[in-house]
Amino acid sequence: MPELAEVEYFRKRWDRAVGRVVTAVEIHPRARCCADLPPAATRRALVGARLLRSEAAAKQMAFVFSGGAWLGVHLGMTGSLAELRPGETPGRHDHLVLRFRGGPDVAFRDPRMFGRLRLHAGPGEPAWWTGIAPAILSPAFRASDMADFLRRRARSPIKAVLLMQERFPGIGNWMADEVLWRAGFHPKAKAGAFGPLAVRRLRATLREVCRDALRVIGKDWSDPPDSWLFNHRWDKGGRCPRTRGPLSHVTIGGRTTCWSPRRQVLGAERR
DNA sequence: ATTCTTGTTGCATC
DNA sequence: AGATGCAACAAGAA
Repeated sequence: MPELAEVEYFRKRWDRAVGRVVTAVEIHPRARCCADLPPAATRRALVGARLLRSEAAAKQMAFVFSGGAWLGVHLGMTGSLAELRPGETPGRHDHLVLRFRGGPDVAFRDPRMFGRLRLHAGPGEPAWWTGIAPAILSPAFRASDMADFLRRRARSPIKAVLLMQERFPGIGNWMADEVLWRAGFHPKAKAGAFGPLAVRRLRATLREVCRDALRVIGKDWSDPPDSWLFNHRWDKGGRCPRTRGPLSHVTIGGRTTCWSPRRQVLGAERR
């Protein structure tokens, strides 16, 4: 599930613990997602430490503790962060539980275990955090860098390229489709075919979708309005909210892609 | 029963 | 060498 805005939503679910001190750390040691979370070292770093702040970037989160410990969270496909009710027993998919003095108890939950937790206990900031590409909503996300990237991936369909985290941090399957639909580009358009005008349009639409998603989904998971493709993409017989025409589905780069043939025409990218 | 999945990685192939 | 495509990971939902 989690893309940029969902990650921001889940980050806030643990925020009630900011300022509190960890009293216990429970790790499910055989879960794949905990492979980079050595139980003894994690306890040493976190128990007795205070949660100072949290950040979200791309599809990742960092929880920063006093004493210099960082807990990195990647939600994968089905991961989530939850707060346990007082006295609630963790479920079978709660692979990490943090208990704080005076509450709350919070859990990392992930049935499919595609997510990943990691610990940084040294000085400074971990490379897995500082190495994340510039956020799409930051000024450092420049059109020229984007154009270079598209040129280097010239023969790939634009849909597959938008999913590459090294340049489009936080974009996932539904956001990529939403961007291409709003901008009017065919998902199979070759990345190398994008002209200067199209690159600018793509960049502006990327930023618009990130802003909208953070405002609506990142806030409290409010239902997106029906004017978005989002609400129609999985409906059987769903129709394009702008053209009222039918929506099509096709697999690109191994991912289900939803698009509106009346709106997204090959060739529009050449400008 | 079968097929699907909003993510990422590693490997084979071009 | 770098780009591209695909299976694998695992569990639950439709």
